[in-house]
Amino acid sequence: MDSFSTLFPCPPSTSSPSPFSFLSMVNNSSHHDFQTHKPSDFLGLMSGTTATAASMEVPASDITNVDSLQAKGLLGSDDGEVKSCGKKKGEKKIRKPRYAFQTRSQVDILDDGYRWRKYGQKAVKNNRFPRSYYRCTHQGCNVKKQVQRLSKDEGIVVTTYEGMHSHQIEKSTDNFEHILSQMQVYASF
DNA sequence: CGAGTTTGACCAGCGC
DNA sequence: GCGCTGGTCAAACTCG
Repeated sequence: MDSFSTLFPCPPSTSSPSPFSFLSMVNNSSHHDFQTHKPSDFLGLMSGTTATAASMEVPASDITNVDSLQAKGLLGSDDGEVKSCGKKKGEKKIRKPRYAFQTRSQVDILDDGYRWRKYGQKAVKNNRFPRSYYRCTHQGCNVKKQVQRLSKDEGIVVTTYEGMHSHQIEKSTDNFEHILSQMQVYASF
């Protein structure tokens, strides 16, 4: 893997249709990402996830792989013209912007209300925990996410979303909504 | 039986 | 060019 950005695009208490709709919002090509690449810039609080309290925080040492392209200008190459990770042969290499969240949790999978199907798992260099790859199972929805636990701090799970959901949330996530409502985000620009 | 998971193989990009 | 690595595919498998 080469990159991800860490951000929180907007407070979760808006009129969004679903707790995670901000994941979609941020994907509007405008890229209003509240991206940060320093741990101290980003600090959110969550509590009461499915398993334990979770807190968002970004240990710099493990998040250094901030996308160079994004680092150079907050998702500078706006048109999604991101290299690597192309599709199959011949097709243009277009990658959607990705958004990574770090959560402190005992469980790898955050219940964000969408249904995901795992399609791969890979051992990652310099990390004793494997990375899992998930795709949204909703028909026509092409959202992917990667879940990886940090080897330096196995209490931290990094979830990277790619793409935007083209549908409503699929199951009740009052729980998660509650969590989001308690989030605090500190971002500098 | 359908939906989801596991896992090895495959492919493409990148650095040397 | 070659090897390494990340990302995806797909067949086999598990589970409800």
